[in-house]
Amino acid sequence: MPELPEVETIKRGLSKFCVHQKIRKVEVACEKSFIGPKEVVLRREIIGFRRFGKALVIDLSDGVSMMIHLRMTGQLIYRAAGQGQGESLMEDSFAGGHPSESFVDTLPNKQTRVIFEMDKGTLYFNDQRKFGFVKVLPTEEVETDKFIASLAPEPWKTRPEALYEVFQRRSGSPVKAVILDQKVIAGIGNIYADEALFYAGVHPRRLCGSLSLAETAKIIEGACKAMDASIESGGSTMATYVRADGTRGDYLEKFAQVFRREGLPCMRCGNEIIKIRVAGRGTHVCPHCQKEDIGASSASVAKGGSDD
DNA sequence: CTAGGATCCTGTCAGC
DNA sequence: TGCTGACAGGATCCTA
Repeated sequence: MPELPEVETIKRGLSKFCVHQKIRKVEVACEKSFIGPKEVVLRREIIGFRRFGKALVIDLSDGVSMMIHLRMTGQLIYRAAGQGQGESLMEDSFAGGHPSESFVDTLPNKQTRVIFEMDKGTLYFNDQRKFGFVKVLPTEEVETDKFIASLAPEPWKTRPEALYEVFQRRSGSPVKAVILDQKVIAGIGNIYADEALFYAGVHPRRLCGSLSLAETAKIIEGACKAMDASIESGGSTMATYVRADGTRGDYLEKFAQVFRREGLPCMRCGNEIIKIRVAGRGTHVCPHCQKEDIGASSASVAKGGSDD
């Protein structure tokens, strides 16, 4: 699913193509995917894009905004008018979010939920599982929206002491469950949770109450590094999905140390990465670098792998 | 307040 | 081949 870096990538990509365009027509193929009156966005000009955690906001003229959450399977795909399909459209088009064939498919397709026709192109909101949504609201109410207002700071602005305090309060929960909570740290999802914990050498099942301040700081550092690397590489976009030679790639290859690497050797110690279940989510760990029971060998915890 | 589980929805894949 | 259940880059609501 699109997490913070993917949404940031979409924000940058769409800014390049859509700012100053007017929305000519809105087609809602799935009622639950579009909240609010669609007439309100008609004939409004796209002024800019903002991001709050995993939520994307499109600001329109006359104080109108749209908040978009992609949840698990949302995608935003922009196609310049008159473009054919296929991989030849890299230049004037953009696709980001949940990676799938829709990035290069003929659109609209079965998963298309909302279509925005603009002056020079079309923006498609695709969402296989219909968990995501587009919501119309006044620009001045964006920051007081229930979801956005409740967001904690993003990893780069999270202070170890503050997170440590939350860990004390929620001492009986596995650490992974807590860092996935957007009210604790904004923008982390299943990928970056696994990556951050691997970086910190902390097992996802460790209870928050057992974590030191140093480990807490390492987790934040790991989240920042993984997200920086992902944004740098372009998140999950058409460009990272379709390789130069036309084959399908995976943007995870560019930065993931553990996510979806079960069965492969740990990049730090060579032992096999395994997949387990924590807090109801598929979870990837190196059993050697991330010890579940601390008493036994707490040696490697805050060591952090700065080469050795 | 916290913790854990069910739930929204569609599609795919493993196992019979 | 066809059915069945598990599970998936998220967040919220319900219960204890």
